[in-house]
Amino acid sequence: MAGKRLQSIRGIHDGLPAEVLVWRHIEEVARKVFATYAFSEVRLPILEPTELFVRSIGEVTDIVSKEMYAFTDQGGDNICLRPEGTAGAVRAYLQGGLTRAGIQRWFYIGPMFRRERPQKGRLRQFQQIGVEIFGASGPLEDAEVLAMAHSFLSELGISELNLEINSLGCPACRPAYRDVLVSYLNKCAGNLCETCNARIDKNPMRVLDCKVEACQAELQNAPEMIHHLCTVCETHFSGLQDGLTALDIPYQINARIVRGLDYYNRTAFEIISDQLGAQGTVLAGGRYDSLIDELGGPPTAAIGFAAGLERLAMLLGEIRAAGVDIAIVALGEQVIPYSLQQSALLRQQGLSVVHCGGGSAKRQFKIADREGASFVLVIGEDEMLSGFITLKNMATGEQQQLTFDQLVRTVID
RNA sequence: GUGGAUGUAGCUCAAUGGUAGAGCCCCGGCUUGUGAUGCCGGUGGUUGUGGGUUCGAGUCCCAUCAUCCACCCCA
Repeated sequence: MAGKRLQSIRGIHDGLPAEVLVWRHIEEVARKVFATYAFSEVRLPILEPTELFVRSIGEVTDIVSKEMYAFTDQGGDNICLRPEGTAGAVRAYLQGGLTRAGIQRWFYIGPMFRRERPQKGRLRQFQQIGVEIFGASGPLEDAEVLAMAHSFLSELGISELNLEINSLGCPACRPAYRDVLVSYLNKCAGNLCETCNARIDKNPMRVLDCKVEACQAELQNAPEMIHHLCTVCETHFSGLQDGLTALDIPYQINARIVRGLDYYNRTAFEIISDQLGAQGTVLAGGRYDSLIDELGGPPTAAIGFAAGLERLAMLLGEIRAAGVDIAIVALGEQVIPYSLQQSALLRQQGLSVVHCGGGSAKRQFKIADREGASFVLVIGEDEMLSGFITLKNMATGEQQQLTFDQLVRTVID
């Protein structure tokens, strides 16, 4: 590393060819699987009014209060780089006048921005594959959304994942549970860590997923939301489980899954890998039936999830790049124009072609080899004058004289 | 925002405070139109940056930047 270098911003990484190959594979699988569930792709703005996230995620959350790239533009408007996709999707759904257009099933793929301290699987600019359904309220849809997430990940060939589900209740039953929980927590407050104590009043449910061992020991017998659900929520939760069972999707109930945001209700879920260290959540989501209402729309049920593209990529490892179909070896200055013409003709046939740039035969063959060429087209004066083409199969070493049409057929096979 | 580890060639890494090296990669050669193996040679570094201690610093100290890991938070 010599001298001062122009560097990318901290926590913002380049997608170089090897990595993009993996991303594209993931995206292709997502598009394919989501299409089978009749989801449509949407492309939403990266810049949004800051107000959107203040109102949806909440001003007191870490994301909004310390992690957003927010600024005032030249016109004095408060705008920010989106830290997540759901709020923008809801905004677009309302702005697009789709509230009476029936159930909307959307997905999107794109960058999100949070100014956090970078870590394994946590970048300041990262990509999410997100999914939202607007206008479907039943447990059946929850089960199908989870089934879609499940088949997406298994189609990618990622195993060793755990699906954990929970119910967060609803405005009808959560307040009562909250009181029960707070009184439990207050009883053992002396044995809980500082952050837990601070949360007892602010956000008691967050105490449940504290990582401090002493706290977890103390919380062994803490009351759990799933045992305090109202009838409607309980029916919904068992409906979800029936659906998962019918679809043969393995899951575990984890009563400690919580959400920091108030608009979440009922179903919450995470798919976790134990191979990614502390940032092991590969996909997470839940139901948010009150958000659309809160953002000024008609009361509309909604559920969604988001998966981290980079985290998925880490689980997949490298993908070998496909080599080119043909490398052109041109021998002698006088055949260069002819060799360029041949390259162009082959490309018109849809083949991928690299011209090795002339020079010694050895040099050009080395280039052909490094490009992973399946075949080499040798063009010298003999070939140019005879109209025949010398084609070498790089895997077998076999070499033959062919016409252009024969060549194209050979390579395509 | 807090804590810890690490920054030496394009990459992976060496170098008791005393002349900065290896392997891989890259480039060229081993007789004129044939690669992936072999042999020979070559390019490439103000040791992240800026200060300090010392006769002398890649090595010790301070600061700064970046990366990694964890906390926090979260996909």
